[in-house]
Amino acid sequence: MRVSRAQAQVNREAVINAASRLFREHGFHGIGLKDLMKGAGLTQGAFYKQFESKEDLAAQASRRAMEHATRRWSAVATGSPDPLEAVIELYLSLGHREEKSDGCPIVALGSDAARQSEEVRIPFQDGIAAHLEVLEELVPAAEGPRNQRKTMAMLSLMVGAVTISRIFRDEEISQRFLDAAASEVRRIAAAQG
Amino acid sequence: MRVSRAQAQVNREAVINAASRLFREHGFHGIGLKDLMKGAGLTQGAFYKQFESKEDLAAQASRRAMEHATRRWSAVATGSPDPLEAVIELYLSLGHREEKSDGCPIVALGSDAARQSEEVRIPFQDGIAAHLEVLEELVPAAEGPRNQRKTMAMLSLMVGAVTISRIFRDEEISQRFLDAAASEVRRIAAAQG
DNA sequence: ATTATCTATAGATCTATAGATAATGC
DNA sequence: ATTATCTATAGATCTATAGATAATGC
Repeated sequence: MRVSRAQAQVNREAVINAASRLFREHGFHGIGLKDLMKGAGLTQGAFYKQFESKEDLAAQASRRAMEHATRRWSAVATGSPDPLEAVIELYLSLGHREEKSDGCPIVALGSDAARQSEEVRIPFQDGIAAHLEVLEELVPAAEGPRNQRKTMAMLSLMVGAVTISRIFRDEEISQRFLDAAASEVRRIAAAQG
Repeated sequence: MRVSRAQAQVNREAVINAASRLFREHGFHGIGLKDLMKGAGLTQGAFYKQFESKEDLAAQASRRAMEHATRRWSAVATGSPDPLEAVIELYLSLGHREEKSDGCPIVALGSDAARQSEEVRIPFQDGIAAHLEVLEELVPAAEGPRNQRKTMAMLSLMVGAVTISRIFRDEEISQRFLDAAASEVRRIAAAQG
């Protein structure tokens, strides 16, 4: 039954990856240890050799999810002639609205994250800061507090729009929120003042 | 032990009011029937004479919370010479960031609401529409799709900013998100295009 | 007679732990 | 000898139901 240390590490990573999806899909309270472990092909009993507590896994999974999301933004931005537009099209799309388990963790877990311990909130805080840094490179104009204000508003707008678009099942209404956000994100980025 | 029909109705309302706060504070999965009933001074056993299921209560409590929030917007708007500014100052404030159990239900429960059944999502959908209607009256310029786009972006931005501001405990960072959102909400409202 | 609420409990599920097992690591 | 994983289980808690109680409503 025992596996090698290398395999144990692989298993641990598999649990974190599965949890990063499953928590986004069901919420932190919406899925238990048994199903989280099953998501990595293990049983519940192996859990506490790998993690201190469910909260510990929630923190690790949140970090993984946020880092994945940041990398995704960087990837579409560097791979496009119009980086900001690429991020907008990725994020403010019906596709993102539908991919709950692989989409933005702030949208999937943001309300709940605010209620969690510092251990879980810090990965979100770091991930939010990383998202702002990606955005900062996509905004023209001068550096400094003005750009910081812009990127904060852009991220807030994008997160809010996808959150709301998921509450509606009507695709047309969802699309209107996403389109409204997209056009205002463009404006904020381009604004002079 | 039995109480009059009138008192039973009063009790039912008390449960809905307590739940509307407790769900916002702890999330739909973060509090059980026992504590929800205790919040209204009753015991768990009385629950199923008043509600069909926990989900039923979640729907009623969500409706109550959204209606309360909409009325609050209307109230500060009609009571101020600068209605939009009054809504912005109410919503994008550290006070709102801190009053989790009496603040905006979209912020407190939005991520989770997207995962709920139609029964629970509809009160959110109706409440979001009502919020847009309040905003629509506060935006100058022409009616029609242009204003609809503006109000959708304004609401999304406000919801996203408060959600993110709650993930941070550092007041300065929270304040920066709220300020960034406030200034962009004003711009969106005032924009010509 | 009806019924709103109470105490008590059924049955499921949740987090966490215990002990057995079988493979690794030294 | 150590240990990653397994099965099993403890103890708490969750939703929902059952039956008792005492007051209302007719």
